[in-house]
Amino acid sequence: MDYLESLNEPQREAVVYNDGPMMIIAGAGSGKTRVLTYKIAYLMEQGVEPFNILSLTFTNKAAREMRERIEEVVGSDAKNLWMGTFHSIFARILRFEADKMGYQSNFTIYDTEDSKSVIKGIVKDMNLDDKLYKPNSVLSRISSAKNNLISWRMYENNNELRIEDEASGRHKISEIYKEYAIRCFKANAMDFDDLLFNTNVLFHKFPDVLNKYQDKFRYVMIDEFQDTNISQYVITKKLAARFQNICVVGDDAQSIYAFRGANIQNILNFEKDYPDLKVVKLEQNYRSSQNIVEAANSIIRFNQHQLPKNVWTQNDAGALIEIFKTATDNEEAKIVASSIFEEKMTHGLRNSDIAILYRTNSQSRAIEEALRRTNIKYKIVGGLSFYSRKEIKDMVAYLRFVMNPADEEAFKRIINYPKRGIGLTTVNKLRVIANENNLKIWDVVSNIRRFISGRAATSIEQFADMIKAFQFTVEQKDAFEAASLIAKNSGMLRELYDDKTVEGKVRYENLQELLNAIKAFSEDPEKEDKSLDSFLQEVSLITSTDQDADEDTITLMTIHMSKGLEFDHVYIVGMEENLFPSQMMLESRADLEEERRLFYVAMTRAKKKLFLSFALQRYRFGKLIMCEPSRFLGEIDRTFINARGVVSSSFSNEPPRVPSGFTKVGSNNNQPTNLNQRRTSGFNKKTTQVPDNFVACDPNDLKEGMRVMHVKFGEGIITKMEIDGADKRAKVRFDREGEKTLILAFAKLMILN
DNA sequence: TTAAGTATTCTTTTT
DNA sequence: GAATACTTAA
Repeated sequence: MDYLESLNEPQREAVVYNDGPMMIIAGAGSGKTRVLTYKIAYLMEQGVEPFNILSLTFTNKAAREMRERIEEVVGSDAKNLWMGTFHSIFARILRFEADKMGYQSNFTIYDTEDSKSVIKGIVKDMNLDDKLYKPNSVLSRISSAKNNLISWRMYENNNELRIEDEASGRHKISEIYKEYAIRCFKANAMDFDDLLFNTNVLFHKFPDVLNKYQDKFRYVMIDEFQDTNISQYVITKKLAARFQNICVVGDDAQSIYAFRGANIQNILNFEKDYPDLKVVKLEQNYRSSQNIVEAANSIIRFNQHQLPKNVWTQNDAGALIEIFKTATDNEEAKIVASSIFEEKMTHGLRNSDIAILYRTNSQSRAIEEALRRTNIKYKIVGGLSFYSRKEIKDMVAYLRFVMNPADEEAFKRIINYPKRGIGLTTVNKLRVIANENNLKIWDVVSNIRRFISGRAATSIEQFADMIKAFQFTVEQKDAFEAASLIAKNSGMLRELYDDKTVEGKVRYENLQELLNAIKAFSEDPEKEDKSLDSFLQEVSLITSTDQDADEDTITLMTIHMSKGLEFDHVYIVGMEENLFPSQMMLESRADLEEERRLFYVAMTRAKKKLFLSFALQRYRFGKLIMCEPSRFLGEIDRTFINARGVVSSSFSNEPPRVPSGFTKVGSNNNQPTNLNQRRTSGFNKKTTQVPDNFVACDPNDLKEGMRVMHVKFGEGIITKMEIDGADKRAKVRFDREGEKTLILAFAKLMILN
């Protein structure tokens, strides 16, 4: 237990106190993850069984990393911990108890796109104005109802909500909510919010079930507590009711998810719920320089509501914050890129020490281009994830539908993809028949001859037979074989194969990659359940944060995604009014305070040096608009800002002195020589790691034992050549990625020796 | 039923 | 400026 020695006093206190409710207020960079890790390890060393500990996080990645770190201390027993995101843990419990709720245990999890599509359908069927009832706003209304544990029945009878909806002219929301709930239930599907909402219903309606889990979870830990919503809070409070061993960790200054229902009151009021609460504050920051810590403190003081705390550090003063004022968004990107180049030269930084943070995803485009021109490798975290690509969602829809034919959203995706002559008219006809006979669409489709005849009926019958065959396959074969067969026989593989455009090939490769992922999943010795079903469950809760392609690259991401991470150098771009703080957040004080916390999070990601930049003009919706510097810039205590940067007492709107917009006075303007020297060939934006001299070879030249390079997977050795029908394949053992089977018609391989 | 062309909305953040 | 929705022609 020598790790206790490595902790400071409050940290140690937080680790060893395990007797009753506890709240750890953990300032930015105060070693929160370490404390949580050791706390769990400590519990286990005290003899607590891992399956009696429930630890909830916000991302799968955080959970995985923490489990690994605990494993380093206590060994493989850590595998038995209940550790994961709220959504994944309670999805697991709901599957187990599904029948009690009237669901089947293989229920589908609808993602936001599915949900919106359901709502769109309802608005249409109810003949409502789709300008007024936009899927986004309706869904967020329903979502916040669920997060506040308001069922559709309660919504119907709630005066306050009715008045609100009438005030905005949307008095039908309550009806839509009801219909939405009914349709999801019929489809044997839950959306993200349902996973939490239904857990609450489960615990409420079945005290014996609650009892069981209360007995099981003797210790309950919640990370990022400031981001929990009411629904999550009530679940954990119920679970911890018996043993009262609830430990929450959070920082009110970093609460940035109110927009999706997070309730900062949870943390502010925790003490009221647990009068004998033990509170520990971690205030020493180990991450950032003094200047950064103090500058961040100076802005967060503008917020009214917060728990009193004093974040301090023993670290050196460090460099001052630099501010760049630039003419346009493109100039901003260029200057950031050349600053990075310069900093790398002078400080010998690796790319991975650097991050560029922005408020909105759309800001990444200009920056990407500048980085590409400067030959700086980068990766974008977040944005469109692998699993949200169209081809992947299509394939997943096939799998979903085979496993759960009630899943209407999946049905809509695949019924006419690839094209099989079953258009909208026909599908609508099917829905009418289903409604009239009170059947599910699949009941109609699978017995189509009973309802209609003619050309459409033939296509539908073929489709139904195909799905039935798939269902049979899934029962007979393992997940990978079944999925491969579905990919092939559905016609999807062929469809993508026939698309000879560059994007088409990428899509084909992505599909192959999905199949590989299924294969890896079904061969993973650590997975207890290797069925296709369980793969799908996992996939639906994967987010873009969860992938890791490690290479030495700069990281680009939104500030939201950056929470919990740290980098030596951080650039925060787009420090402009109406962008950051966002236009939509200026309406209320609470919203503005959340934006300020967001800025606080962004600043405290930096360990050594912080750069802020703003542009005077920027493209938005393809139109050039004028911008003013963000009010947040003016809130930073001047003593921490480099006076060489933007000097004047106000961040005025006057045009920059240098036409290029580069106003970082004092640094010699020797631009890096290779800047703008050449454009990297414009194709294939995302694969920045491909060497310039990459040339795909003729597949016929490949032989066993050759060393080759693949665009995505890197270097490897061909272990086997195979011929499968018309397809030539090569098995390649990659140094980094393990063995993969590649179809040579598409895999781009380069022979290395 | 589908493809191609035109109009429109959108961008705040995500489990 | 992109993604989507809607219109029109074949």
